Amino acid sequence: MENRTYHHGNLREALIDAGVALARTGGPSAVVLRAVSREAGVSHNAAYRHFADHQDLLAAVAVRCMEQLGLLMVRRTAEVADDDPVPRAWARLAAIGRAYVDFARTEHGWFRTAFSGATAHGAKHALTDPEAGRTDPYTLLAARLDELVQVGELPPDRRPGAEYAAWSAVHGLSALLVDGPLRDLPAEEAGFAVETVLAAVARGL
Amino acid sequence: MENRTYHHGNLREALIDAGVALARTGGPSAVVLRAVSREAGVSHNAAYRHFADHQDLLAAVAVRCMEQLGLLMVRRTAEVADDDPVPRAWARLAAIGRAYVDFARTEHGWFRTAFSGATAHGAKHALTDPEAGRTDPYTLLAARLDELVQVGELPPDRRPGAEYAAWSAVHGLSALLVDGPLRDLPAEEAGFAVETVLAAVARGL
DNA sequence: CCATGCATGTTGACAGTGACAACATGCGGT
DNA sequence: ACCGCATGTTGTCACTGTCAACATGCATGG
Repeated sequence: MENRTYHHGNLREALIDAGVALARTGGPSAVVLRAVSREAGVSHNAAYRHFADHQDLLAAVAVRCMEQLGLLMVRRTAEVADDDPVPRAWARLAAIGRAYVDFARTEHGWFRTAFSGATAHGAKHALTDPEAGRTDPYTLLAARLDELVQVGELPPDRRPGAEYAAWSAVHGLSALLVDGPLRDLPAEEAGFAVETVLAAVARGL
Repeated sequence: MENRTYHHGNLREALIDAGVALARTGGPSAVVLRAVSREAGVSHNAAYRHFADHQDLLAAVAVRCMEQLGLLMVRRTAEVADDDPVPRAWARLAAIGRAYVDFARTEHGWFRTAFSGATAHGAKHALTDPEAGRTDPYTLLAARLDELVQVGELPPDRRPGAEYAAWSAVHGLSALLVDGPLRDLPAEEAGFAVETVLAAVARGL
């Protein structure tokens, strides 16, 4: 199940992988059709047999970047060692929030690509596709909020729409820190901003 | 103080204006050097006498877009009719928040341009340049938060960092609604999301 | 077991882009 | 009146996305 002759075989995956690699350091604008093709050892226009468009390729790459984000969130969730259900629920919520902004700051090429708007209308929204929702950030967040309800920390009548509040705050902070006006905040101040936002989210739910 | 002979005169302003016009409908990627030059009735490369780079021009356009956002916030703040200081302070905070996301949704070309990351390191941060901070979104937000403190609704020890929380939530919601995964939320649900986020912010401060 | 079809990959071309270099022009100061 | 230098122009280059026409070889049916 490797690359067989590879001259035929699993291009498309190879192209996406190359795109992901380029996106990591250069962001969405580095995912260039010809560079991706060259990286995959194939000549330009080969990609057109697997993707309709540059946009289409970028969308596939963006999905992968989003998965990377989800994976970090999953990992950080698993690392929470707390046993008491209530503090555990809060700690796990904080963990995914921190994971989100950490991802944005350490892998900001991937982060910008994931939200470059390329994930347009064709991609699998976790709301419709329950299959690949295992690492979908939205689904992961929803699970944490549900846990808070189960544990009795979040009134059920406040549950609807809670993901909007939490997601917006964390995503907004990430965006502002990565390309936005908060870009060149000193590291210490940035850390303070993260903690402040997370605390405000917890209070605001 | 118009365009005089204009053959000489106030190009640069003309270029920025053209860029703003293009950005309005097409976003940052529509701010193309040659299109801008053509629009200004001048031939390509003329812009290089006034801007170092494409990036540099885009940054200038982005500043203008940010000003537009600020202007809407100012306008909406002034429209608040409440007289009692306390509800007034809250209403004005909500007003700038709603203005922010309304701007993102109705002028999403401008919004995306304003936060396209072009405002890089050269631009006037309101934190350093008190002059043009009259319409700077950050400054406007800070004023509302200060008002909340004065009115006794926000404990002074919670004031520091409060802008991070409020700004992040509102900006994140805007970003998610404009290009993000919440892009094609039905209008009704989007409205619900806005109200939910604003309420959470108010609680979370 | 061979021929053929069709998915897959290649070559070549074109318009549009940002950037540079060399050239033209005309206003302002001496 | 002159000339310098800021301002605008022409020409060109490498690079990008995209299309059309062509090549190739694996899987299928006879």
